[in-house]
Amino acid sequence: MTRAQARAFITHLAEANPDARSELTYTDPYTLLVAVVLSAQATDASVNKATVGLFRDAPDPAAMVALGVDGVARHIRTIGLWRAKAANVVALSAQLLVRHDGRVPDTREALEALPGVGRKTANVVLNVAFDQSTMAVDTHIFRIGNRTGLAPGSTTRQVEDGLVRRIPADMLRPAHHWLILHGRYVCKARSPECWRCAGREECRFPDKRASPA
DNA sequence: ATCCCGAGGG
DNA sequence: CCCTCTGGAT
Repeated sequence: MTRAQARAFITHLAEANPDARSELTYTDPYTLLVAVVLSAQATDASVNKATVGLFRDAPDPAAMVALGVDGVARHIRTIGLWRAKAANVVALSAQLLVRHDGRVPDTREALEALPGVGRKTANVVLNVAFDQSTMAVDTHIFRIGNRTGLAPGSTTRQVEDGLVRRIPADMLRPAHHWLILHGRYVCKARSPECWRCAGREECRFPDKRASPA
């Protein structure tokens, strides 16, 4: 995909989904951070379900530390990797208290220094909670970038760099949400619905289909 | 069987 | 680059 084609594709996604941000379950720094940490290798539905009870018991870092690893674990056993995630959420909350006055930092370096927080999570928090023009490459965006040729690459870093080069700067931040929704509902991992995709013509995905199976 | 809005470590 | 952690959904 050329840069002009990328702009057309992204513009179409924006028009198809003008209110993409409303799809987000959490947009404030702390609950968003915790929710994204929990979302690694888990479906968003399972995370959203588990976090209802978790945030009712522990809506802030101090309450989360008080709840403890076992307390957190009880809430998130319905999602995968719960052992490591429970420890990370408590440790991360403790670090917010001692190093950041109980608040979520708004720099990439500080975020990535937190346990369980990597590049993708840091970028989501910066993009959504702090309104910065970062591009978080999750599994959906990685897949879209590679299939369409919008940002081909074998690593998330390459895809991220490709997106930054091809997507106009003023579209970068909201494009994050449009792309994720496109990946969830159209450019799906299992059975992509290519006949609904605006990038169908320029896409180089070998199995693209022109009509429902 | 395969995948999911990854991170950390080898 | 590779692997492991892990349960639920399809």
